[in-house]
Amino acid sequence: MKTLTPLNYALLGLLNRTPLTGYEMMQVFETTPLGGYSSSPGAIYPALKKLRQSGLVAVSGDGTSGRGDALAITPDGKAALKAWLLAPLLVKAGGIDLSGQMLKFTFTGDLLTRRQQMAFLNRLEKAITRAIDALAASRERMRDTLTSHDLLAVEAGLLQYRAAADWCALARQTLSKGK
Amino acid sequence: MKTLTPLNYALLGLLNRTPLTGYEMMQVFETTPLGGYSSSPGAIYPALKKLRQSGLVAVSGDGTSGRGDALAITPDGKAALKAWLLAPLLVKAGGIDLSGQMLKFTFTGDLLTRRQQMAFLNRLEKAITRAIDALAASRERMRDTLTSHDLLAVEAGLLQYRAAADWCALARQTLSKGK
DNA sequence: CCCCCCATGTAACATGTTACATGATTGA
DNA sequence: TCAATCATGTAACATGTTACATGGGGGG
Repeated sequence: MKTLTPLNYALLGLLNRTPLTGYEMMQVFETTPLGGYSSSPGAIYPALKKLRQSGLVAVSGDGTSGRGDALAITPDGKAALKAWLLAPLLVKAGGIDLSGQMLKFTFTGDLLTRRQQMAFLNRLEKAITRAIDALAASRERMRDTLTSHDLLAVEAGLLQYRAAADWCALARQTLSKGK
Repeated sequence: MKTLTPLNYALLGLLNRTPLTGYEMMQVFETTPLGGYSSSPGAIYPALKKLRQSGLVAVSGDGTSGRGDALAITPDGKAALKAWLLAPLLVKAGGIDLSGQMLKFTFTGDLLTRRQQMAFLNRLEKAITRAIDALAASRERMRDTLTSHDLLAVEAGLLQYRAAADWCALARQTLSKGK
């Protein structure tokens, strides 16, 4: 079982809610703001094939048809999805992939305990705080080599991160209220 | 001359400030938050080769060495960069690429008039406002099919956009003051 | 002299996009 | 029956990543 791509996990997360055909998943990507994944069949069908071959997903019907038949997540698939959700947040150069983290958060609601969801938010908020500090520090370090436009762009990054940090607090509050 | 990738434009934008060697550009991508582009030589050197062949970039020295020699943008390169900056903002499914727009904005400071920079910000802010409306509308349309986690993720998107819209106002203000 | 950094490049691989092909089903 | 939509897939292409190869030059 090779490493899965973000698209693979997005598909797994969808199937973890309810069985769907490949076509229906394409529709979801087309008509909802989900993650920002594309609806190209050239990406989705090969990905589904790989997931089937890895045993993370299986035809949900009696298997006689195979066409027009919805796919369902398997226990292995659920385990893989869960492992992904619990994996440590990796921050690459260029900052945190916020929309990717939002996609992950969406799926935590279906698979993790409330406590684990809270932990996810806490980890995310800490990472964001660190990113803010790093960005502000690098701004000060290079202040004299940066143009005013550069500084504004950095400011935009800071505002994005701060909005994300605020959201973390909001999400935590919403979760604890809805308990 | 084929269509240029975002990385190509990022390189052009850097060279529009000052001549640099490929290696130095790699360093910039490694050590600054610029755009979030990678520093892989396997991406940068082929891209520079293409830019050289298209005549958008040229060796800045006397041309005898070729190695360790900085590259400089040509008039054609400047024109291509300017055209890119002035091109209408295209919004694909999945929303606006905010960090891409920030990269663009950075380069407008070196190449466009103050009036054009303001127009850029205005267009961006309008696009963001439209994106906010679309996202809020889609949230209402699908409210009953969405989980509470889905709703929170949408909320995160809205907060991101609102932060970006705020930034547009801030940037406009900063530009007009620094006039 | 040897190692590390400068500087450029290439090869293999992964991933996704566009565009097309195929056939079944459904409604006018 | 004809068109549209459902449903799946493939082929060609673009793009970028990882990892490696190459060679010059400076400092210990």
